[in-house]
Amino acid sequence: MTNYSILIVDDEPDILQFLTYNLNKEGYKVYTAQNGEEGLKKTFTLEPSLVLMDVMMPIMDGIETCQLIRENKSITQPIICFLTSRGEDYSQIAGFQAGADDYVTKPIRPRLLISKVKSLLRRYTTVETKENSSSIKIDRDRYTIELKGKNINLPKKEFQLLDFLVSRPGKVFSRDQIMSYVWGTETIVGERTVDVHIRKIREKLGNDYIRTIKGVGYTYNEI
Amino acid sequence: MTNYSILIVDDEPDILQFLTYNLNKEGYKVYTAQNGEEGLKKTFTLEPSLVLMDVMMPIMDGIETCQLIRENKSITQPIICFLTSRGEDYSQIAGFQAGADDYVTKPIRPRLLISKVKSLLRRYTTVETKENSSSIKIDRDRYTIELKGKNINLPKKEFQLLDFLVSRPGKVFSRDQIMSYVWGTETIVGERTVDVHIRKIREKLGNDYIRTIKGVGYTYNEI
DNA sequence: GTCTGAGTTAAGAAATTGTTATGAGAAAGT
DNA sequence: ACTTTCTCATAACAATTTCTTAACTCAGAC
Repeated sequence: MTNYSILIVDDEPDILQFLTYNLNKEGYKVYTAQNGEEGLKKTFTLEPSLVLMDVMMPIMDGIETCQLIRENKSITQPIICFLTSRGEDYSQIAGFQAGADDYVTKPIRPRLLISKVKSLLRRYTTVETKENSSSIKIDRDRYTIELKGKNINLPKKEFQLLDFLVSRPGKVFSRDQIMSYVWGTETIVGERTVDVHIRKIREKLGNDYIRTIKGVGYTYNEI
Repeated sequence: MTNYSILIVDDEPDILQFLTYNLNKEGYKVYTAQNGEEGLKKTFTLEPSLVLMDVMMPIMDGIETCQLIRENKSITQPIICFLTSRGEDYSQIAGFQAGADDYVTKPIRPRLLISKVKSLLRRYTTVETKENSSSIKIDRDRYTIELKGKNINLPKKEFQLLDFLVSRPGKVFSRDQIMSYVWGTETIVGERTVDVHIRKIREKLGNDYIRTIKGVGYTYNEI
């Protein structure tokens, strides 16, 4: 299903096993480590998409491990999510400063964790293009788009629309489909509204990315 | 790895060697001085991030050295941590009055010292910017901010808010996230309150540092 | 030429954020 | 204990950005 890999770092074998089981069930490839040092090594060699890490650990704590991961510029930076005990206020502060992306508080509820993991992994969509190395990268966390290394800011509606098209490059979406995704089925907007937004997106990205299929709809172009 | 430098000031060569060895092993750049006078000179010329200093020393004791370091406004102030013998209660009080940040009691346990050093160095966040040399430095101990060499005083709420944003430059934080960090999840404040604080911070720092992402939140700008 | 669907533009509405003033309350100074 | 100063939250209003609509233009099909 997915080809995301997750590294879990915790000193309690029970938790490792529990999380491994639950995340495996969802189709993720799971690696484990029992302390910060081991976690650091495995992050560098396995380059997981996501690191779930306990804050309190022997040998090297989560905060430090996180800092060292962030300092290594030669790997693809994973998303880092801490496992903290409720009330560990300080760890949350230090955690963000160390470069963490999010937190889950123990005790861990499987359903909640999985939905958080999913949303964390969903944050970026990168569409690589075939020949040249121009790729588009969508960051749902910041509502920004990175195109050929440049960052482009899009207003919300334009962002959602582009995000929808990019979700299936090459697939043609009708205006109705676009409208029901971006505006929902409740609110109804005029016919030309979609066109205007398409125009504004083209204005910012260039004309080559969204192609019109007459009488059908629009598609994100695989250049 | 890290580029922190530490100056150790002690009149006992054994201790200097012992501490140098242990801190070197952790990747810190270590300098040494054998008395207060030498320590003061080296602090001014080397501008270390952290000064570990014995209280009892010939020629010039730690307290006096510390005061003189704190009086020199033209250097980047180091973190100062005293090494005291157990039971020297008086020197701790005097040390804090002189401007020390922390103390470690002898005999020194290496692991404990290292974790203390790490946590002391973690208190400061320096965000270096890319091209020009304008950097922001946040001192959580004194609630001050150093920007382009100028020191700026911020009230508590403004400080916490800026500190939060700076913790992940470029990351966009929603008003909800900001509120739960600065005000906690208990107290609820109006929607516009965050905006007003942002305005006040901009008033003091300039408009270029905090960027608004409409419909999403605010971010500390990597200039 | 006419028709149809899409592109374009501008203008006003709606949503969101910026700014200022005010008073309550906390902190600091005397 | 008193006054003064600073901080903070809020409301009201201004400014800005974003969204939607309508009217008009353009291109290709018939």
